[in-house]
Amino acid sequence: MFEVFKTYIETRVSITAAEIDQIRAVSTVKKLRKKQYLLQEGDVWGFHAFVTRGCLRTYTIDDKGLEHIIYFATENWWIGDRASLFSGKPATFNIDAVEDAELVLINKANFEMLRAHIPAFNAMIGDILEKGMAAMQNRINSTISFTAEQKYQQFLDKYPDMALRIPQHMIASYLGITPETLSRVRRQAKP
Amino acid sequence: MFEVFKTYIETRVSITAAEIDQIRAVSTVKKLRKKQYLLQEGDVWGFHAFVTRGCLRTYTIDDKGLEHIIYFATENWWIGDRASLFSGKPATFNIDAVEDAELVLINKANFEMLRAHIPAFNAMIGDILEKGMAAMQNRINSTISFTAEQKYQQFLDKYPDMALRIPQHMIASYLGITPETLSRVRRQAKP
DNA sequence: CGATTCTTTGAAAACAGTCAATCTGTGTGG
DNA sequence: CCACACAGATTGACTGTTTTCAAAGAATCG
Repeated sequence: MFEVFKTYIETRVSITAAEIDQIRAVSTVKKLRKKQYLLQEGDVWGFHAFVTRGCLRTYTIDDKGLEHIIYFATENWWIGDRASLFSGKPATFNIDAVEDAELVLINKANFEMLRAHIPAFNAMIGDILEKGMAAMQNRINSTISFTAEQKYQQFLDKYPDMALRIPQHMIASYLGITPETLSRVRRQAKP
Repeated sequence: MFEVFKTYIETRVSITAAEIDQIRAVSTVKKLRKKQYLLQEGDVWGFHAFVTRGCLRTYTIDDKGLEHIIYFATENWWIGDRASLFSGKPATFNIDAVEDAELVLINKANFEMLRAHIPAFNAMIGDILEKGMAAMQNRINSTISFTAEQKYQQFLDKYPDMALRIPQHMIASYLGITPETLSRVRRQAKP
């Protein structure tokens, strides 16, 4: 639904109806079923994607076939392989749907056009990039500083909603621990 | 030295001498001695900083007093607490000099002014942000996916120069392992 | 030098991972 | 609607890695 995206923009910046229409004109809506890929390693990725419903994950697969989740995106989050988008090289990450999902896609050229022509849009994206970098800095800090238990606790604090809707083995993968370890951490933490 | 910064810009985008002068006019040069702070946790940070000489590190200190290094910056790297810069809130990170260093500082307001008035500068910064995000994605991936040995090997591959000039215990801190473990990893890897 | 600071080494303990089995809930097809 | 299959979660026993604590060697710097 484009309306979700519209609301997201309007709550962040002041923007005219004409500008919203400009954005709408270059937006594509896409639906994904659970487990369906948005992007596979090796694809070239040319879009900016905004999640309007459901949940997706960005992840890698290592030599042993194990998945490692870089991040999740639920409603009102952006998702995509920035490296691939930027460089035009094949993606090194996979993205698929954790739940049935709906997205708004804007291709790279149109996205740049919107940034150039709509100052409010540009400012909003700048904010998001900055916030995204800050979030990643914090993520790096917790992965190198915390024990399994601290990591899980922080995840619960930061994303209480996600903790309820995302399977545990995926949370474990996100935290960089095994599902068994997460299960034990949870049992310990309960009483 | 501003000249290093000038060269950096000129190799990345095409820019006029007048524009360079505009940038120079709002740039401040700062020297730091080894171990001197650029920023301490709790300070409010209002600058973008570019390293022209030496080496700095961004790090946190945990409850136990242990340091955890988020990243290093050597010549031709940018450094700063983006979260604090963006939000205006006190920094949650520390930055200090690993080696005697020289920096070019531009305050937030002037930096935004440069981005608004000099398209080439704006494009360059956009590129840097994108690349920075891609690098962070990869960093997250390796911290959650790799063993101590793989992390160290990747560090050597990516930053062979840094491996020579940065003390080992700081590399260990960056990798999220203890100095003892790094020492043992190195011994194993040698023969 | 003498004093830090950094690196290495050893032994024990804590922690997380692996493998395998069981339990639970969900959903699908008969 | 039931039964079965399947994905997910839990548990136990064991293994392996990493940390911790302590001490002893290098290296560096004033």
